[in-house]
Amino acid sequence: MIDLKLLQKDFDGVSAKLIRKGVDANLIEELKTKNKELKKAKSGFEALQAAQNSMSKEFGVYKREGKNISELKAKVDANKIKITDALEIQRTCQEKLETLAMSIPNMPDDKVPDGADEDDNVEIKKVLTPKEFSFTPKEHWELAEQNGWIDFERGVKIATSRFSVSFGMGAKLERALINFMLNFNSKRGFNEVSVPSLVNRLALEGTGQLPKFEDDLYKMEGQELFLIPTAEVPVTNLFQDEILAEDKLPIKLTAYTSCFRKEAGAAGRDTRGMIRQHQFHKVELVTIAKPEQSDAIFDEMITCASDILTALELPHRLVTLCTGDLGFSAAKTIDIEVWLPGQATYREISSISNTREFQARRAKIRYKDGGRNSFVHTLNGSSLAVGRTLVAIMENYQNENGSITIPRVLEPYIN
RNA sequence: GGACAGUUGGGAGAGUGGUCGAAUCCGCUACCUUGGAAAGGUAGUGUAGAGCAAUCUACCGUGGGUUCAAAUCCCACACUGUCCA
Repeated sequence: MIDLKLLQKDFDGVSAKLIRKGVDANLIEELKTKNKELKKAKSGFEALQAAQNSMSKEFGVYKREGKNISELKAKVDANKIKITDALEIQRTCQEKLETLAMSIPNMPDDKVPDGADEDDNVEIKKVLTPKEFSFTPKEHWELAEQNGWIDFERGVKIATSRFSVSFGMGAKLERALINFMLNFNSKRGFNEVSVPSLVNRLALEGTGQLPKFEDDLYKMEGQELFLIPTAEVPVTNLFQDEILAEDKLPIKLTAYTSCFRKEAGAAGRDTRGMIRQHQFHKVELVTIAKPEQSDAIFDEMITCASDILTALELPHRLVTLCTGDLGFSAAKTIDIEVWLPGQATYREISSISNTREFQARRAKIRYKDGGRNSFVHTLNGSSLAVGRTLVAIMENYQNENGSITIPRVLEPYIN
């Protein structure tokens, strides 16, 4: 959530940033007005409540001393009617403000480039050069089927479209990748956690998926539980409503989970292959940090994900997302895109974001900053999406006859 | 699914409808004491919001209700534990 105090103090600064992200200026104005209204309503209510409290105390004294209470009772009753009204007004204000505030995205960092969509993202650097093939490289679905690694039809049969099944070496490689990545991250100081795949509404509000993006979530019938779209949700919310000791920070975690997305807005995109599935595996990095640590850790997380690709000898590039492509909670995001020879293009395989205080404010994650309580910074990033890594391995390691060489670093994990 | 018990501050744990934001113990912080430490002593020690401040408001699992007044009484729900199916 954005800082309403800051909005009040520096309205022009905050709204300029939000407008860069595409927020309607009227909404920001409304947010400011609503916030003022709430404060007014609150102070009105509190004054009445204070009067009520002191009269109630007096009431006790009167009774003890056996005084006549009828006059006081009349006063108290009259005040009570006012309180009921004032409370109602306050509640309405609060509800309206909350609904509005929870649906306003984070402010982008100043350095984030302006832009409308992914076409305006800015490449930072390329790592490893794509190799030249002496033949026309195939796309991964062809290779997957030819080698019997992935069965797309049977996934559809037992579930629905955008589900697939891995067999044999395909399944082994998935497992190898998960192990490899978790070990890799552990060596970089990220502590491994295993978390539930179902979370409640509060958790999803904490990280920003709700209330705005409910359409893309799978919800349990008859229960307020949702399948996680990313491990970021359960892992970050582990610390929800906590005040962490300063010396515990940064908390660096890595988790492997399945992720579930309805892909509501992606009809028709990537319908073939396993680039865009309703269920996919992902190894995630999450860090809870002090504000002054977060920029260095952000770089550390990017390096970690990039180094995994380098270890797998997969060419990739780093891209800064522009304001228009930035997610709801992120202040800045770096995407890592892996080279797919079959498509002759770079495709997203990791997304690393610093949300700064945005999620911490929603999820109430704070730390003792000297004597004060301050909000932490939360960061998250994939390292990596397992299915897409497998795709990249298939396409980059393919031989002319359609067979696929196993990356050397994964060999110990296969047998 | 049923029966019973419970949910209070960092932890343990008390709490007769008004003097309870809440005893006490432990922990933690500061100071005193000491050559230094331990022990001992003294003081402080929840969160959020409003205000320059004094201070005020809210919070005892969650949401409602009764009452002038609720941690305390009533109702519903959630969670934890034990027992039974």
